Amino acid sequence: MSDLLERLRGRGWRLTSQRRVVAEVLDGEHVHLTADEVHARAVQRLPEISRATVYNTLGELVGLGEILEVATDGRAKRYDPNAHQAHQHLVCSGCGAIRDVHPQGDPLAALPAAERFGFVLSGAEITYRGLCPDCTTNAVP
Amino acid sequence: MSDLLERLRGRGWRLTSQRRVVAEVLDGEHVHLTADEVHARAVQRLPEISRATVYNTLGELVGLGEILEVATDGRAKRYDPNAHQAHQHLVCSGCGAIRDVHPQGDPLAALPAAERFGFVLSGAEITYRGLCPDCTTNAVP
DNA sequence: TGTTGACTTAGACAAAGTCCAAGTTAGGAT
DNA sequence: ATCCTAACTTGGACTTTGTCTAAGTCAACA
Ligand SMILES: [Mn+2]
Ligand SMILES: [Mn+2]
Ligand SMILES: [Zn+2]
Ligand SMILES: [Zn+2]
Repeated sequence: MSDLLERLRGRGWRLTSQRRVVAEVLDGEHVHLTADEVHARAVQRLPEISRATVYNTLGELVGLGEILEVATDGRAKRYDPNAHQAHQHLVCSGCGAIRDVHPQGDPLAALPAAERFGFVLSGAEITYRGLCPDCTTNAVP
Repeated sequence: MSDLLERLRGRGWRLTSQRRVVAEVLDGEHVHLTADEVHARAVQRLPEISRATVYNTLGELVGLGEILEVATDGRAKRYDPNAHQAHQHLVCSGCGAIRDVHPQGDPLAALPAAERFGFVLSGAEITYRGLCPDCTTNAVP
């Protein structure tokens, strides 16, 4: 985390308290917060931080490749600090919980040339859907 | 398409001109329109159709499994009439063009048990990213 | 300790989607 | 063929998510 702040300073960023707090909020594993969730948690530590600054900072971090934008549903985008290790997402259809997962093999290999329509492929995003242990236990009959 | 309208009547739907027009607009292959795009095309045929009715009808069709909701970006949801054949999506990072594609094999097979966190999997959505032939040709240097 | 351009802020604005009360109508009943 | 009514549609208010701007603040360098 402090290495992130170091990298940002190396890139000419001013290290403001607002940016520090956003970076702190985004620390951890399996973290996939919406912008408003980031704002809510940032306000705990820095009451006067504005929504605009949270959006600005998230957008800048995405541009620098330090965090990822994840769109697992049609709702708000989620922000993912796990940007330096390729991974996919497993989402619970019951409660919305999101886990980072690492499928085997190259996902692009499954798409035959005849199905590529002349596109030059650059990657693939996979959202696995299912029910988490909690939601499986408390499932509707 | 008229078979869709038959199925809907079989399910107790009133066949209104509005619903007929929405169904017509959603006919075809590689069709992935936003709600507002559906509305814009519906208005060509039925000028007084409202946005609310388009949203209502799309939601009902999704609930019945007759169309799919696709969220390939963080923008508006897209509606896909190709609901009766499993498929994935190939999206151009340049112009946003979307094609239906059919990868080989079972996408769930790539996720080892150790990476499933006790979830009961039900499916996977894959978005392949790349540049379409047009965008490859006119690429920035 | 000053200076200054980068940064932050509040609030207006926009896009996407939901909800409601009032008006209209498809389709079964007569 | 006409009537009746629950189902449907409508316009507009409202919500959520995100963008933009003008004015004020401050981190970093001198
Ligand atoms: Mn992740
Ligand atoms: Mn499709
Ligand atoms: Zn769950
Ligand atoms: Zn393209």
